[in-house]
Amino acid sequence: MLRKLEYSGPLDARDREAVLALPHTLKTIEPHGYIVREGDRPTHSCLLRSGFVYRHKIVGNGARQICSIHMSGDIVDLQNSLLGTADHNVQALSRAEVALIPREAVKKIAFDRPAIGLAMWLDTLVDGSIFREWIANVGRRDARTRLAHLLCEFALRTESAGLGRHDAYTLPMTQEQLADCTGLTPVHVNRTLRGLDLDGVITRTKRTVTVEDWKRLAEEGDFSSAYLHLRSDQLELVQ
Amino acid sequence: MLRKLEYSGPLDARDREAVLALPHTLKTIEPHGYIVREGDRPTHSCLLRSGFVYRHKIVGNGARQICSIHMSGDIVDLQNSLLGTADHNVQALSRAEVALIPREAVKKIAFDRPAIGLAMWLDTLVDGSIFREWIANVGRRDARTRLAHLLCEFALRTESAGLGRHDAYTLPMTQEQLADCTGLTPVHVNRTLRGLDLDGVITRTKRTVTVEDWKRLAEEGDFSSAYLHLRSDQLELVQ
DNA sequence: CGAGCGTTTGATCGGTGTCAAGGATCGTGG
DNA sequence: CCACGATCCTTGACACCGATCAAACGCTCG
Repeated sequence: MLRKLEYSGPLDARDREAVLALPHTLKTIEPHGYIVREGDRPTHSCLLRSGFVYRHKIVGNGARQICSIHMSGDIVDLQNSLLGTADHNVQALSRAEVALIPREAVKKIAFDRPAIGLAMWLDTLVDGSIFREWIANVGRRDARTRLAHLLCEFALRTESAGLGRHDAYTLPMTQEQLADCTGLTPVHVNRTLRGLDLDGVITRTKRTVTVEDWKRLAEEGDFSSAYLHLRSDQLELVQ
Repeated sequence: MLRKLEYSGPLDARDREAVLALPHTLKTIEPHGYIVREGDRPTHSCLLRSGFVYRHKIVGNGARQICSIHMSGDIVDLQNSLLGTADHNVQALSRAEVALIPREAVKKIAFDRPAIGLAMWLDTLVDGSIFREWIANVGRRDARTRLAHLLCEFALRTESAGLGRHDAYTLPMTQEQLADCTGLTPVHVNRTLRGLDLDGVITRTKRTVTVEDWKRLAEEGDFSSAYLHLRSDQLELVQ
């Protein structure tokens, strides 16, 4: 059950048992349900077993900025639980099943079993890498490039998580949420997405994105997958 | 020498010896000198002993986005060295002295001495928290608010690192670099800073920022220090 | 004293935001 | 199965923040 997570790092021997033996509570969160609120002092970390969740902050003028999206298999919330007070919100995008693990158990396994500890540490470093790319995306790219970039990221992450294909995947987000990922307004996201569609780069139907021309989308999105730090066998899927 | 770093976490017993015994090489980097280039495969992590460095990315149209600033005492580059291929550049802002530590030694100490490992892990989590705040800053705040926020962050980090006072500190950055932190243009940074100055919120002389009205600056910058995860005794400095 | 870099200022342009309204779609309950 | 309300998407007109272009000014260092 939890093992896919560990696969993202190097494979381990009987470390798996230890992972499987972790104490945890399963929980289902409805869409829009909160997993953590800013200011909470969470006592559990959580592993996402299915569904999508996002982290976000609300700034002074009431605007919302989404800082990351997580999909099945991701560890969410080492951040908040290890640091004490939550500095952001974590909310479900779709219905999501999570496994809650006490923070003490997380700390313990990390140091009892170095291979697991390292894998978790690397996971937080990859998270950081994605944050940096988002800073650059929001700070220095125009609307069309930003959105194309975001679509590329989702494509690769979806595929590498085994949730779909990079050239046709489910994106359970409204345009308003895409706007909050990219620092744009919903109206402008709409126009920009429409532009990509009209130009034959993608097509959209409901919650599905089909990439008509991956090479072009990656170019338009100024996208290079290096920052995702995927393993080489996950990368060869694309091109 | 390296111990200030560990102070940012809980205090430790003879873990200190282990830290002090870490193999390392000292190096001085001139302003604008690179510590890591995107695409490198660094083999050492580095601890900043003095000076300032910044991480940045160059996007497709040639624009640069700075994703973080580091000051004396920070660990830079766990990121790049542990992850394999560097996904961003690290460059010196001012003359900087760094201690280079082999990645294997970092891994080893992290797991041999859990208290140190945890401290380093927490450090990467705090980095992540700052990245998230920057995403929100660049994505959802207007120019004046962004800059005020950035000035507040530097103020508190400078003071908590023991490098100066929060209400009057050295900021060794050009307006162009501030622009690259905030996703603005140098021209607009100039006008905006000037606005804050004219309104009596700050005054600037060369490389020194004096905060005339901290409360006001924090308000204008929509600033709350929670995301820095400072210890309470570091926080009481500022009200 | 001159070169180079950073700062300052003005004029103008354009990408996104804002406001507003209509149209689609979906889930729910009758 | 249909009606309804809510949510989301789409489109248009217009405003504005910040970008761009250009030039002058002021340090600092050789």
